[in-house]
Amino acid sequence: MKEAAKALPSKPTEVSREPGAINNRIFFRLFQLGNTLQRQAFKELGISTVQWAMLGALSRPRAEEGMSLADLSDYLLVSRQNLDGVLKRLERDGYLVRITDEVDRRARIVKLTPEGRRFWTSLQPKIYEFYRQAMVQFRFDDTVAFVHYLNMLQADLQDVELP
Amino acid sequence: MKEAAKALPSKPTEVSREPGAINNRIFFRLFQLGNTLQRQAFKELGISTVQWAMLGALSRPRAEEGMSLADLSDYLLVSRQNLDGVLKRLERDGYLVRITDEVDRRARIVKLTPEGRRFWTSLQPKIYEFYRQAMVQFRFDDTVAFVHYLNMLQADLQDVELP
DNA sequence: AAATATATATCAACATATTGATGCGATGCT
DNA sequence: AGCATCGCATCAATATGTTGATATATATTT
Repeated sequence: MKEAAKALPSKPTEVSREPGAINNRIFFRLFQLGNTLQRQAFKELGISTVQWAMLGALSRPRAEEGMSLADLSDYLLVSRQNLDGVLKRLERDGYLVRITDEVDRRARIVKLTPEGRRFWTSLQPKIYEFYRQAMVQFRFDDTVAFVHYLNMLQADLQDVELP
Repeated sequence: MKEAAKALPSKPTEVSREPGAINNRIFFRLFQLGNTLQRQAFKELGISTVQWAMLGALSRPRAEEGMSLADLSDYLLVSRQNLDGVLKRLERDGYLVRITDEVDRRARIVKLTPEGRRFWTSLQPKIYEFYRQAMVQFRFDDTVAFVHYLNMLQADLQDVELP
């Protein structure tokens, strides 16, 4: 993939002071970032972004007893059908299992296997380095502001409803 | 798609002051935003994000004479093969054409058709309203800072290379 | 007990995205 | 003229993502 994006303005003062122009750039850049993140994650970490998010979700202490499919879908914000496909591949690779919930036998609980936990643990140094290189220009205050903006956008983006 | 993301912290002071934790949230949120943007764009605007980016690219004054496939691929940061698929569908819908370059007959130039320009023009009010709702919490200074952070990340993310 | 609701699995159709590869026509170089 | 290179089209395999729909097992309500 050739590197053309660097030719675009990279300093605030270079951006047109027209809201429409900035919004165009914001959403265009989000589109590009989604693809670039997906590609770089797969190339450098060997996992896709949804696998990354899923393994991350399941490795949290609060998910030690696993997560229901409904909760996982809600957490990741992907459809049930898509979730099934991703789960199947991670099951195939031995990283997680689906277990029938003992309380509600309709529900399925997804848990990391010991192999899955080992895999996740082995990824940590790589993920740390990935962050270090990707965020090299960000100071701590920048990361705080950045995640704040991302959260703000996510909250309202999903509620967008045109007439 | 149920709305669970709102349960997540949305204020800077609520984010752990641990760089790793913030980075986890930044990249997780980018993953979610990519999907949410794709879904909302299709649902509310009737076009996918790559179609949006492509139509936007081709409607710029500097692209009035069209863009080569190579330039379009570089600009959008998608593979040639993927570009071909997206172009085929937009050609099918009559929004653009591929023309042989008269200078280098190996090259193809992609241009919007009059129908494509009309379609793009008809989208503008919707896109404006999309931005207005999605960015409702952003003040002008926020948008400037935000696009600055997105540019910064894009620049370094594509250069990430793990040992 | 019967009806209704829920959680999940699965199907179908389609779109978007990647890498690696091959082939063809055109261009550039020797 | 011949050869190397280029720009693109296409193929193959795979993954991720959506909506709408159907089916099954289980839970809840009447």
